Amino acid sequence: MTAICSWRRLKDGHPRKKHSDRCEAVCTWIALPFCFPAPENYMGPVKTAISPTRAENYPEWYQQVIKGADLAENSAVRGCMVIKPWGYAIWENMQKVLDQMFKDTGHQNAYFPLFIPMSFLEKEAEHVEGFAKECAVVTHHRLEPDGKGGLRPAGELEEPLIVRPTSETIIGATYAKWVQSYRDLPILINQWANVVRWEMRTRLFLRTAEFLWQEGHTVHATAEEALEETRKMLEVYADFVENYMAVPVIKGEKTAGERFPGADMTLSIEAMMQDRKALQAGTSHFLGQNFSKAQEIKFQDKNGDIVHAWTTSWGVSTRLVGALIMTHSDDDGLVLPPKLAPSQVVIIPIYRDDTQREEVISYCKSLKQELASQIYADQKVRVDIDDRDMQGGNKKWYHVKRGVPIRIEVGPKDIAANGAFVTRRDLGQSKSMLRTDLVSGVVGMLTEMQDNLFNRALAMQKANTVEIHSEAEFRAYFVPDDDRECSTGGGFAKCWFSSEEAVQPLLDELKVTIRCIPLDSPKGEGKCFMTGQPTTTMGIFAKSY
RNA sequence: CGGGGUGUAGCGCAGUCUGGCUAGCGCAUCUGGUUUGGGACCAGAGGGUCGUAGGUUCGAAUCCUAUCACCCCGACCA
Repeated sequence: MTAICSWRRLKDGHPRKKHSDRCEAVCTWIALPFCFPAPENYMGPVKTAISPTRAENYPEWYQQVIKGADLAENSAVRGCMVIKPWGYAIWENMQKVLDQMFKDTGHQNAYFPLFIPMSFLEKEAEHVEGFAKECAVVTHHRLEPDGKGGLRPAGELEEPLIVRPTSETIIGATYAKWVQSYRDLPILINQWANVVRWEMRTRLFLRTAEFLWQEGHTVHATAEEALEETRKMLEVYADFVENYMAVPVIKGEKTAGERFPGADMTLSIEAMMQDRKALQAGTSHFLGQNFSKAQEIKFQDKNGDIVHAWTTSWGVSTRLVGALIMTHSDDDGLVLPPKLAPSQVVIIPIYRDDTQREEVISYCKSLKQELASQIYADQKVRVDIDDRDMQGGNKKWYHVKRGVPIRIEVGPKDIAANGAFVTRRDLGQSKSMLRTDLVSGVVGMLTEMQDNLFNRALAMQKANTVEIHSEAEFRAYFVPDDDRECSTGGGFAKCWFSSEEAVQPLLDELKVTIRCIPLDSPKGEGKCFMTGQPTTTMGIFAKSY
C-alpha cells in the first residue's frame, strides 16, 4: 500500500524550501498498514484536496476536512465552536430523523431550564463526583461599571447556578411533582438542548465545551419496564447510526468503571473510525432508583403502597457529526451518506457566453425538476444548481470537499447528446449518462452509495477486529505503527477478562479502554488474557476518542 | 495545575539568535486583459499601530520585565 504524498505540488521556487525536505520524509512513509490504499492505477504523487492526507496525519486531516467542507470553526470563546450552515444542516437532518424515531416510540418533546441550582446536583453522590469538575457555575446576576471603563460582576446569587452538564437532576426534581400515582406512569419525554462541560481539551464536534444534543428522560413503575426502555432506545440509536449515518456499530454494556455516574447500567454503541480508534456514538442508561430516591420520585402503586419509580436517560450529540466525518471522508474531503446530505445532487452548469448560458441553465432547471420529483428515502431528492460566477475547477472541488453525493456537470456537449456528466462522490469516477437514465437511475445511485459507505466501513471494522488471548499479544497489537505523535495502533480487540481491576494497569499503560461488553458476545467461558482465570466476560478493547 | 511552544495582512508563514533602508513571501481578495469540459495565465492594486503594557536605546517585530490569549504533551474527560 502506498501513501499518497500531497507535498510535491508545491511550486518550484517556493520560498519555503524545507517543504521539499519534508516531502521526501513524507514519501518514505509508504508501508503504513493503513486502511486506505492508494488507487490501483497509482501513478505517483497526486494532488489531494485535503492536506495532509489521512495516512500522513489523521488528526490534522480531520481538522482540514471540517475546514474544507465549511462545517464549523473555533469561536472567540475557548472550547466552543461555531457550527456553520453546511454543518448545521447535517445536524438538522439528523434531528429530523431521530425526532420522528422518538415520537414513533411514544416519546414527546419538552424543554427544561439551562440552569440547575447547585443543591440539586449534590443530591446524587456519584453523579456529583462524575460532573463536578467540569461544571460551569453562575455566581452573579448583574454587571456594573468597574470605574476603569470595564465591567465587573455584581449581585451575587444566594445559591450558585450550574449550567447543565446534563439534566437528570432538574428533570428529576420536576418529575417528582408530576408523579403521584401509577396512573401517571410512564413519563416518556425527550428534550433537544445544549449542555456545557468544561473540558480541558476540545476538538471540533468530538469534544467541545458547549454542545448540542438530545436527552431522553423517562420514568417507569417497574425495573423491567425501565430496562426495556433502556434497551429499546439503544436499538433506536443503532438503527439510526447504521441505517442513516451508514456507520456500523457494536452494541454493548459499559463496565462499572466506564458507567454514567449514577447509573446502574449503561449501554452504548461504539463505532470504529478510520484510524481504528473507537468513538462512543450514543448511550442509554438504566438509572435504577438512584435518582428517584435522591429526588423523591415516588408514587402509590396498585396495592396502595408508596414506592420509588425507576428512571432512564439516553442521549446522542453533535459528536455524531464527528463520527460521520471520520468514518466516511477521504483525502479529498467530506463524504456524506445520501440520506443525511443537505444536498444530495448538485448540478454544475458549464458555458462560455450568455447565449450558451441561457440554453444550459434552462436545461439544468428542467433536469433539476425531474430529478427532484424522484423519491428517495420517502422524500424528494434534494437537488441544487450551482450557478455562481466561479471557475469550473474550483466549483467542482468545492462540492467534492463538501461531500455532495452526486455531482452533475452539464455543458453544451451534454445537451447535444441529451445527457450529463455524472460523478458519485464515493467512487470518484465520472461518466456520461443519458438524461433519461440519469433521472430514472438517480435513486438507485443514492441507494447504492448509502450501502457502499456502510459496507466499506463495516469491512474496515471487521478487518481491524481481532481476538486476543494473552498479555503479550495484547501489547503487540496496540503498539503504534510508527513513532509519529498522531500514530495509533491496533483496532478493536476482543478479549476474555476476569475483572476491570485485573486489566486496568495494563490499559492505563497502553492508553486502551474497555469499550463495552457486546450484547451479542459469545455465551460460555474463556480464559482471562491477563490472569488466565476462567471467566464468562468478553469485552471489546480499543483506544478511543 | 506541571512541562514545552506560538502570537507579524483574511489564511499560512519568513524575518527575532546578531536591534538599523519604506516589515516581506505564498494563497486569498479587487481591477484590467487573455483564457475556458476543469483546481488558469499575465499585469496592476488594496490590506499591518508585528498579542497587550511598560522599560533599555539615537533607533525595537528583534533585547529586558510583566501580562493576556491560543496550541501541543501530561493530568482530566458517559
